Amino acid sequence: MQKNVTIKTIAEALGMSMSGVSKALNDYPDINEETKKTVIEKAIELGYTPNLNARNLVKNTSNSIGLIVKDTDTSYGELIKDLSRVAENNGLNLLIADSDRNRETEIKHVRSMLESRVKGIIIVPVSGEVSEIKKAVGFRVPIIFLGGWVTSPKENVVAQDNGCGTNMAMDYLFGLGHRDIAYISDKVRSNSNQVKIDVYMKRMREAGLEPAVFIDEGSGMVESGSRQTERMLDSGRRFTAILASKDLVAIGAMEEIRSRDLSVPEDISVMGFGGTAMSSLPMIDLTTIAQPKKDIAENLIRILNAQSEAGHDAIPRHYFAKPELIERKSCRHVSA
Amino acid sequence: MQKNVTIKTIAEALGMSMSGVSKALNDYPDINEETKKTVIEKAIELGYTPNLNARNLVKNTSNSIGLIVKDTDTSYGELIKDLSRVAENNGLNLLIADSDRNRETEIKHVRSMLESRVKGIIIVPVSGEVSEIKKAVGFRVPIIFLGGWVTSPKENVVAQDNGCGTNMAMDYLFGLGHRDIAYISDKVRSNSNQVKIDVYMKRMREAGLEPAVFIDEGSGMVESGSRQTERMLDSGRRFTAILASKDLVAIGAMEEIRSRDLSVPEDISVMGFGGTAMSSLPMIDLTTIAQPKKDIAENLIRILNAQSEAGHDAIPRHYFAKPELIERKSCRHVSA
DNA sequence: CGTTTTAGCTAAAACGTTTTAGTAAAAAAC
DNA sequence: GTTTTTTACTAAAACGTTTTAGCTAAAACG
Repeated sequence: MQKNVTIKTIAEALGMSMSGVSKALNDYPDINEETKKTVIEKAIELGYTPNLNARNLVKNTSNSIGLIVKDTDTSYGELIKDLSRVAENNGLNLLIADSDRNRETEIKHVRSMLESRVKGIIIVPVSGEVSEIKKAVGFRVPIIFLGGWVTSPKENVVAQDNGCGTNMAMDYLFGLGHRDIAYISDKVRSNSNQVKIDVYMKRMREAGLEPAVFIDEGSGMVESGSRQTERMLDSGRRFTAILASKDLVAIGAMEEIRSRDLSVPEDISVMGFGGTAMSSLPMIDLTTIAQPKKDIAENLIRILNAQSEAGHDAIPRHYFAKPELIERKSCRHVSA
Repeated sequence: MQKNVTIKTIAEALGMSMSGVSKALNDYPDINEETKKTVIEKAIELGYTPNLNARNLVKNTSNSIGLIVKDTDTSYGELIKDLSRVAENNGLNLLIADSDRNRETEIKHVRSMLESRVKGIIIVPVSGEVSEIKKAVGFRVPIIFLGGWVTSPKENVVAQDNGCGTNMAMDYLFGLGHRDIAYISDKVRSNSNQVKIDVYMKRMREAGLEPAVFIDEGSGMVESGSRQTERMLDSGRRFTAILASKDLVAIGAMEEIRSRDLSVPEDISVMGFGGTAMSSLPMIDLTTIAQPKKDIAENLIRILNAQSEAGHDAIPRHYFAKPELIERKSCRHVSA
């Protein structure tokens, strides 16, 4: 292990002071342009790599943010790519952890990130009860809750605008002539799902139609979709369309429909929420209300930066991203 | 912004020295048990959070490792969950970046991680030509290449044992009575794909059969699968099974087969590689050679730790994980 | 020519830890 | 009752930066 190349190494090689080198590398105005050039050349020659630990320590700043997700495989997990890009553009590193839907692990990750002195924490909480998380964080860094779990106006929240999304879905289905639309859902645990249900019911009633909500008690999403579609098909009422709470639930619904020798979309149209990678697969080809990942990523970083500068008495910020309807092959005009 | 609680704060509150507090918190043997208790209590009371920047600086260590993937959405992206867990168990943080299949971005991330003084870097390189990466890293930290791109024995490599995986697949298909098996692939860019082709050919020839390899020039995997299946179906020879280079390629194949009113697996059996989340969806239900993610994650960290201790003249390490066959519904006995 | 300004540096403190060497008091050994 | 050992600490240096204040020499000014 050869000796680390530090500012001191450069300073000695050039016979100048450490502060001079530091200022040169950081492009201070009170350093001669010639000197800067020399210093930078020497730095490259020696293979100098700044030590951010040291810099962050003295500047009391941070160049990393923490992201804690419930499950790297879900729709919010797909956000990693976009968030990584936005973070990079802002000179930030992404520290990622998976809470595995476990509160204890979640808190452990929060503490560990605080020790690493992250600039802020973005978290898809395991549940809407976040007082423990808040307590662990104290007022050390800003924390942003991602997704529909946290609704308190006192917290920073970024989520998809599910009210808007549901309205888009209903407009679309009504536009295709559907009137017998069922809402199918896995276990309702988050506010986002409740909002979807509420808007669905409202729209149905406004159109003079009887809402029909089928909610599963299980949390396996595909299975929930299948099970509730089964109930729906056996309910006596003839439905022409299904709005599912999530893409995976929609996939379960499609599966059940097809297993009865019915066809999607000929017999029944199916819509999902999420715009996950799976929804785009050929055999699935699901029309869905997609999460605007890029928009969400940008606003997460924006709010984090803002709150970070504002300090701990900052006014909480909220951002609800407008989703996007991706039209594929799982919906069609209701047959006359 | 109230003053940071540091070791000094605790020391002053307790009227003892900073070194005493530090030792107490780190459970040094030369501190009285009573004192330790008092110190720890005070630390909790004051809400002390150790500053890892400072610790890492003085100890010249690191508690984080970098992971750079080509694409968070692919099979190696699904590894994040497992890697995150293993890292946590080893007291390590995961710094994640997405190179977006771009060499320049990749190098940028490498540099940035070095500045953050990661303990080591795990990278799924954009291409097999890694001299630029090696140059950027120098001998500062160990670097492990993940996936089938890098084959040099001079590098640390962790990958799936694709030779073994292909043998498993061929055994399975032969066992089902298939003799007309086609190999279908997207553009061959990595060694892993080449190995699969080689083993496939070898096994076919050993069985006295004519190999049939269909390789696409495009890189969109689903489309490649469809396109080459089309070629296969139009080739004149009647195939009963397809071995696809990746799950997504297999999905493309299934799509094409079904679009011709043929059935999977009744008319043609299809197998993939990857064991991705998508392969388990009901409409797909693909029999596949799955990446042993947990095994890979564990060995990545193990090798990283070993190389980190060994220093830069360590002997390169290689680990090829034995894949696992997941039997689903896309293959069946060849009809007599 | 004496004074002020400016350009271009340097010295030293600070950030929050860990660790090495040392020390005082108490306990044990002889 | 002196010496040795052990216990339980403390003081200070070190890690690699940044930054504040200060300094010198040259330039500009009158």
